[in-house]
Amino acid sequence: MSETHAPARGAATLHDVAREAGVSLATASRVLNGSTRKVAESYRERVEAAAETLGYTANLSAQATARGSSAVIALLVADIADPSFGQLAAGVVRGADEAGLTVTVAVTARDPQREVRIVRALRGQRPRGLILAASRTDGPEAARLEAELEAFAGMGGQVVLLDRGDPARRSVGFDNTVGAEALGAELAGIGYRDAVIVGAAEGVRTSDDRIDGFTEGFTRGGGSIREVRRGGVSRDSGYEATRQLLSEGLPSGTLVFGVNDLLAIGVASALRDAGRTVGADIAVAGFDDIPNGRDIGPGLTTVRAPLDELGYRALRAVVEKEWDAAAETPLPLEVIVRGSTPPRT
Amino acid sequence: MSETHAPARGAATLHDVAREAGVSLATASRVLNGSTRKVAESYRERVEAAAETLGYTANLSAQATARGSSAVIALLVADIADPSFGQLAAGVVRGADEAGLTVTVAVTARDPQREVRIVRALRGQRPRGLILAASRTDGPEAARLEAELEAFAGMGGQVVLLDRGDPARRSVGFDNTVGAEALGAELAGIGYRDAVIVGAAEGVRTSDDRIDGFTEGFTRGGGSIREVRRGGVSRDSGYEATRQLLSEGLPSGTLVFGVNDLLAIGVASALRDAGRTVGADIAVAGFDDIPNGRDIGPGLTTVRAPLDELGYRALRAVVEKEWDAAAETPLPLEVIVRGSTPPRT
DNA sequence: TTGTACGCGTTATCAC
DNA sequence: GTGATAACGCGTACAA
Repeated sequence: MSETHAPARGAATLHDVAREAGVSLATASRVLNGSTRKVAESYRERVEAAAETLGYTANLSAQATARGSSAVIALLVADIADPSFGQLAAGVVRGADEAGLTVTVAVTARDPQREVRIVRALRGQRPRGLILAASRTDGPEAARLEAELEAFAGMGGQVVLLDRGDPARRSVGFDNTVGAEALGAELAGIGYRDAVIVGAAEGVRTSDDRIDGFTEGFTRGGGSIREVRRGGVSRDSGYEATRQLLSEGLPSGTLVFGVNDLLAIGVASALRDAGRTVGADIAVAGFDDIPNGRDIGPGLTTVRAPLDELGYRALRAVVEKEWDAAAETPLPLEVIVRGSTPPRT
Repeated sequence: MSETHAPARGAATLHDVAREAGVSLATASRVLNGSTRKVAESYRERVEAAAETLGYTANLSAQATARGSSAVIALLVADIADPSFGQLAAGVVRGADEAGLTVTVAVTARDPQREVRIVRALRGQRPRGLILAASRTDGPEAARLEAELEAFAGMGGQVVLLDRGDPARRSVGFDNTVGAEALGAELAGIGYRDAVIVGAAEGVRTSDDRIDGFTEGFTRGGGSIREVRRGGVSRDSGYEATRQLLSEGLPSGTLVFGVNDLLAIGVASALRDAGRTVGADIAVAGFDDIPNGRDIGPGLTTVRAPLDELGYRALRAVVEKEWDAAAETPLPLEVIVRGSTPPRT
């Protein structure tokens, strides 16, 4: 036993491995991490054995400083407790896993200033890429965010926008307008004539698109939008908005479209708590098809958005050298009619 | 214009800032990152100005290699799309934010081997800490996991276990047994006599504790457990288990306890889809109080577990130098009776 | 108080 | 193929 290994404190370093195996640092590095493999089999084996016995794990920070870029990709979301985020994140993590990347999550809490701060801080991580979900695209902070993103891209990071984005940058998403339009048309087709929309404040693109699309499809089908209620997009926002609506009188037979399922579920709960019967008395529809939409009884009519797949694609867009937006097949959107909007004929 | 700044490619380094400000590297380091502040005001200002104009952001990887530890904490969960994870993660992220840490998320998919691999890979990140949620504590991989954790702790990382843990290590959690016992007692108290439990396979500690606790409370209150059904803990597992139960005949008036809300919601949906009426015909109860429990109509009876707070505490346990498990006030658990288990008197 | 110089663990560019 | 050695960007004794 030479006992030259196993430093008392801290992890084994590449140096330790090299010494243990009796080779140079460079050789050890090549067999353990390097890409182009040109090491004699005998050496390779010895190095691998040494690494194993020492329990060596590459220090990613050091690798990152040396390489100039780290093997992490950052995911920026509005609310980590939002179920649709969960779907999305699952896809991102799956892709990251395949690519040997780790994912760090930051949350903006829908605060534009905070968003800017976070992107700035993230730059310090030198992540390989940045996936931005659901950020506003207007307002005073938009320019500052743009600048931060620019800086990030300037140092070699890939920025990927979710939920449609500007063509100048990589962006993956689906066409919210078209999906919502199909939903509106479908619902008008099965007999609904009078609808109220509950959505986010103006300027949140996803919400705006869905409102526009739904309006288009529904009115063309012969229905009319009585009102568009704007506010938050959380479950509680939906609940509160509906209480308001209720207090002002909500005629039987009305259809309420919430721009996302979470919101729509809040709507449905408020309705039920007020003694109304969703599906008979009042109809409710959402967008996304989050898992709990099936469970609220009656099931929530919605547009199925492949969030998991979206996350996966976003990651691929970050990773892939060449990436052609046009080459991507569009993410499929499907209207799913459930008990919350029974045919009204 | 001296034009000595703004390197064409890549971000500004501390070196650039120092030169721009006309001070040494050390001084720049001290004002921008160092802890003990002893820099003349005039220098400080110049450095800060230079950093601002250059858009300097510290390279965290480099800082990490230099310091030997990175400002990230890793969160290991079974399933990122699980709503209860969302609650937990929100708390962790909140705490991390306060401490200036970033959170990286890895998912085990409930695969023990994968879990071991991940911990090993994580070691490469040299995170300051590791928060482990919901891992099994038995099985053949447990020893290997233990060894990895040991190695991680050996290099200075804090390991925090969630959902109760061994006293030798830092662990935060609440008493699942006591909470479930209270629920069982309460339900027996309002008239239920016959219950079926749906839980995880044996060896998942959280599930086992809840099963034991519920059984204890329910039987002591005069009820009896007809059967314990073991399997997965996802929504779909609950759904499937219930279909099975249904096919074997499920008497009216039975109470079904799912060891977590997600599972219980699956149970409720299966019941509803089979034409049974939750709350009248069959009663359902869960554990956790995830947000959608309120929305499934009738609301799901459950035990409110402060998951967000749990995550926050876990992070504090990672960060704090001195941490005394005994000094922590126990996390409150509260039985919440909703429509899914109406009084049966 | 400020600056110099060395170390952190890896990668990459050279010669050999 | 393999091995010195110079970066990488930053923290931090140590000296000034």
